[in-house]
Amino acid sequence: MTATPETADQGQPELPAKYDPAAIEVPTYQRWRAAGYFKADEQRVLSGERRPFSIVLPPPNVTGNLHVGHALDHTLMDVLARWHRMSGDEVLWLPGMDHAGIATQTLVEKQLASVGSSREALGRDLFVQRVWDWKAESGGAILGQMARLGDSVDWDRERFTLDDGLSAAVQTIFKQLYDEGLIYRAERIINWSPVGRTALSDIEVDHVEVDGELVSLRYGPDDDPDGSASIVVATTRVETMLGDTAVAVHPDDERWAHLIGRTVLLPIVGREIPVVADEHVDPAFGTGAVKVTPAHDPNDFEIGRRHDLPMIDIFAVDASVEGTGTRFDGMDRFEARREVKEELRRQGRVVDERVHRHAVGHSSRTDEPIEPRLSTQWFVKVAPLAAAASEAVRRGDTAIHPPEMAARYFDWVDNMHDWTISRQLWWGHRIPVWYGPDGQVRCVGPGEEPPGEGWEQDPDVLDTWFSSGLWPFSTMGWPQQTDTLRAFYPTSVLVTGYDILFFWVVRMMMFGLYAFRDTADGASSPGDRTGAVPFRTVVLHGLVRDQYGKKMSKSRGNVVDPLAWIEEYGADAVRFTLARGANPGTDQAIAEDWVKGSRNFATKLFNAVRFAMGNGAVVREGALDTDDLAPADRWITDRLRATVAATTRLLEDFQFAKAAEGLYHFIWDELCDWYLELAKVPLQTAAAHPDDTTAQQAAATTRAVLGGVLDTVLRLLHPFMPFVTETLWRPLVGPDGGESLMIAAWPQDADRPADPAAQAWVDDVIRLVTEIRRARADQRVPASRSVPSGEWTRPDGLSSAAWAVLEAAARTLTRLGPADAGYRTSLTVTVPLSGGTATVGLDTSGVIDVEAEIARARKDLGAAEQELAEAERKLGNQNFMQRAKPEAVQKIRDRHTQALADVDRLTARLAELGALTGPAAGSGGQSA
RNA sequence: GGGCGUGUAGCUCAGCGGGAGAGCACCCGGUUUACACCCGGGCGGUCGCAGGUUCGAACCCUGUCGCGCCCA
Repeated sequence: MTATPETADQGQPELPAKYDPAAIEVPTYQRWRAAGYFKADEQRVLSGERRPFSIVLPPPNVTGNLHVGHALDHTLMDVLARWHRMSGDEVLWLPGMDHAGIATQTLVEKQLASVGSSREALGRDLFVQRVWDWKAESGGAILGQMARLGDSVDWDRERFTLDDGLSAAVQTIFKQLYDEGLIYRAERIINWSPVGRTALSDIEVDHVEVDGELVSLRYGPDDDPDGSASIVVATTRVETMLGDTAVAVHPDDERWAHLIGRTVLLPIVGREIPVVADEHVDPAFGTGAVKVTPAHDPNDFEIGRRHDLPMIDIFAVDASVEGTGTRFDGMDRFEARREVKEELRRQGRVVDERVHRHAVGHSSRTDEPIEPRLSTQWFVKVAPLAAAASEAVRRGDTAIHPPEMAARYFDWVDNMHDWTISRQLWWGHRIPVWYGPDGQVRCVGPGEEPPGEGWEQDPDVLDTWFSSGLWPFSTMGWPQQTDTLRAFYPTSVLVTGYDILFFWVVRMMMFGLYAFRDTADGASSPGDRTGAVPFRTVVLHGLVRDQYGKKMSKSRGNVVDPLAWIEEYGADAVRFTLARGANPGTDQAIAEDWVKGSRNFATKLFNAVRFAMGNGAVVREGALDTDDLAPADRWITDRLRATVAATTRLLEDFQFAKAAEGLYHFIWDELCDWYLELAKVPLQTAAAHPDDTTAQQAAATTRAVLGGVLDTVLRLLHPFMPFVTETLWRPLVGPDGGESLMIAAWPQDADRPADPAAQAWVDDVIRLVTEIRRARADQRVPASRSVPSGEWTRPDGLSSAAWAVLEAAARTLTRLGPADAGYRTSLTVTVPLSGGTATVGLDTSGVIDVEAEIARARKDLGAAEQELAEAERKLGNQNFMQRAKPEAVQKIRDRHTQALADVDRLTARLAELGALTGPAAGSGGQSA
């Protein structure tokens, strides 16, 4: 890494004049990386200096690019990583990729095909070398994209599932499982991908609803006038009849009882096949008779086993018909489906055809219909592993967040089938099993010499998920007992989407619990972490959808590219948008406007800091905790403390959306809209009166509070928007304030009660200012115009000193000037405040719009009357008065009092405006 | 068919027993020395539907309809 201009320059960075995310983000990331802030140090954990916090990054695919789902995943992980780092934990977040067997091999094979070559032409060793070359040249684009997003991962620890260390872990666990009989080789019906020419596991198959054709066929003699020797079966896959070896009916089905134990003629093939009775046939479906193709259907396979039927494989590896001895040999399965049906039709054996909607398994890799096929493969016997994985969550060793989602986990893990782990590929971990000349089988462990002359290694490789499942600990050096494992295993958290809970979580859980089965009490681990689970907490987020809540898909054309948005609006904006939408376990919609809004928020914050610094804001120890603060200062520091507490609590509970939302509202609605505006009062006063020491003192306090609040809020926001906060923070705190916000301390949750008087003061300001602004707006007075305002009437309950401060603030915020020579009140505004009603007179220098005034007063009166009626209704309800909680009753009493006062005030105001011509006018006025 | 989630303002979503909220969109006004990526003001909802519990239901219960994800 070369030093950026900024790292070379030891001087204090200046605040840029404008917010330009593209200009700051990449250099800032490079500076962090060069400074080593992303690195984890296991010694600091083992020495007890720091608590560990480690995140399992589900390894992305080496062929992949960062899509919006990753962007969400990574944003949440990085929020956790940065927050914990600031909180003083030693954070390990390890980057890397999986080798994506099918995807990568397919990609390189396509490249070879384009130059007229093939993997077969190259041979295995050269082909594998070719894939490594591809990886070196163009693999792993996603790593640079992770950096662009801001992931604070420890790059020195980057891992790849095919690395030597991880491969040793694969071989180790394979050998252990094999020796214990948990890995076995068998002939079973598996999911076959004719395009990939390999077996797939259940999770690589998606079931898609399609309109198929349900065809009913008559099996039996060519000539059977009364049908007594025939049987009718229905199928959606006519071509498989070439491999039928029986017809099955329910034993109690009287319609077919006469044929049980006899045979019927299988058309075309000319084979006599038995009619067997099997409990599992549903007599209500179709004719109640089913054709049995044991080599090409899982249910038929079971029937075949129960009745000892022959299993005839009729397909080649590409699912073309093979070995049936019919003219259909060589045809593709779909062509054969049409041709076989035509042939049967010619023979008069098609009894019925109808459209039939059903679910067909498709390869999640290549999207073609998968072919259930009898095949010899390697399997993991999952029952004992899955039971342990289930038990660990039930026991609470691993918590699933949000907890409702645990049901999903159990549903899956408690009903898992054995896992097909062999793949007919070359790119991957080759199965470490050798076959001897006399049929011997030997599994070779790591470091063991393979057997010599005459032995051959199994040609297949392992499912990529087999190695990904080891990721939480293979990346830490397992099976060696490393310091990394001692310090950071079990890991703290795994973040992923609920839709792929099974992909990572279940496999990692099974393997983690198995690999650490002897250290289940965690005696070797520091801290209070027990158990062998790979992670303490699983955080599940929802899917990212388009702006209308539709799932993103290539066919729909609504897929968004997070990198394009990062380039235009900044990584901070993309991150904040995604975090702000991440409510636990629910999906979120996203659109460019949302990202733009987040960019606007970053700009807002940027400008706030620029304003503060331009007015001499300083960061000073303890500035927020003195008692010598003005009401506005006390209010904002109280609000800040509440925000610190809420943000921390929400992050602890993985409530990313609420944490982000809370910061957004604190910064925009409280800090910028009110405190910054209120701060202008002492700042401008001091500027106008340089010799007034009281004014100077007040301004100094304001500058310190401004600096302190911004310092804290930048810390709170840093995990979400790391770049802009860092860019603002360093100039704000100055050369002695710290070298990076990344390693600054997370704000402490100070236990200081809020000051209700300060809150009441600000509430009064807001009410006063809002009412004056409403009046000005209704009167079409431009907000920029200074309006003369005479003496204000002080509420009875406020001291003249308190009132003076309040009035000064309200005048500044509403641009009201002093009464000039020809002053004449043309507009009166009355505002209920905490200490009574205030009255403000304005000279709008012209005729006032009485209709607008009447309309506003009527609207307010309508609301007040409605409030009054509601309160009166409740207070008159005996049941409510007797049974409701006293606080609830008191609240209604207070509202009643306020509503009464409001009605009086507004009625008087309307009378003054000449709008009250009769008793009905007030209540009817709201609809005007 | 099963599991889980979810139906609240035009759109996307918070709120989950006591005064219906936010962001965006929309309408009106603004060259306010932090910010037009902005400021001020405003319009907008029988909280899917039907029952029930409760003094009180968007919120709890039951039923029903719709949608989503996963599994079969």
